[in-house]
Amino acid sequence: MAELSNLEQLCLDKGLKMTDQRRTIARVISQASDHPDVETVYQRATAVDSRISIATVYRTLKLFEDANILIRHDFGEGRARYEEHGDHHEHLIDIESGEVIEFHNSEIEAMKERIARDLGYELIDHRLELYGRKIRP
Amino acid sequence: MAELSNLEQLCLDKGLKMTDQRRTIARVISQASDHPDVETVYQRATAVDSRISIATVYRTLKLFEDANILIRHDFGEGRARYEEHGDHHEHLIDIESGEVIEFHNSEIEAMKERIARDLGYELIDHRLELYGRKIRP
DNA sequence: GTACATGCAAAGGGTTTGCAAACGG
DNA sequence: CCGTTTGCAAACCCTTTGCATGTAC
Repeated sequence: MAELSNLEQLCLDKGLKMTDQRRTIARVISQASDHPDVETVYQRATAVDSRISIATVYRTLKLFEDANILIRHDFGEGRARYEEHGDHHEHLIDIESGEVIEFHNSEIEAMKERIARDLGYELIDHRLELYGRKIRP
Repeated sequence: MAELSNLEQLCLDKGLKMTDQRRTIARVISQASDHPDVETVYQRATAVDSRISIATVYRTLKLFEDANILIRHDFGEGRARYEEHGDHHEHLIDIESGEVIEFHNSEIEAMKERIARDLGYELIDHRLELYGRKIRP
């Protein structure tokens, strides 16, 4: 039945030791279309396999993040959220529902690079988040 | 001698009760050109008046933030930083020194508004931070 | 086998809070 | 005076860690 999720394949490619816990966590993230926080990942993982502790979730997410398999976000809620490392995009956070909308804008991408360079810096990372309220017609 | 700092004047304008602690914290922030974190504000404040507790610093900074006198930043370091609420600008953080460079770019400002609107949202707030490494010639 | 991964519970860092005492307007 | 503010210490939340046990390769 279960074929390998993208993340599982990536872990194998990187030579990470694949435990049941890591497999489960990888699948949970692979199947998530939202940007779950650690507690949510933990709940979804334990629903599949109860032999997973929150400490392992923290350790595994960090491992995956360091392996460039995941991206950790801090949307200012006091806890981290994760998503699979895919195409680069930015986020608009619905301040009423917490929903996260992804978008991409290449003009802004280019501009960020230029601004950093003009200030004498090499752009290593950046963060662009919009916080908005849905306009009801 | 001491004339009122901008912040002190603002507090009075807003009808906030002015205690010695609040006055001191207001001056510390007014005089800061960096973006101090809570601990730093606390140290600078107690250097002026030792009768100030860290709890009061937290409470006062939050009070000022709610009164729109201060802006709280979360640069992903796990602790908040504050600055006086002045002209709007963005930040470039030197990932090696922690130094914060301010900049403003009206093209990006306009673009953020437009992106949110195109997604069906009213832009309430946003966050744009660049993280870079100084280019040494 | 052996180095690495895990669970548990305790510790950690930043921040908030309950309470009695002190204080501002 | 009376409601607000403060200091203190304990509580909180999210996250990390020490240690003995279990496991992948």
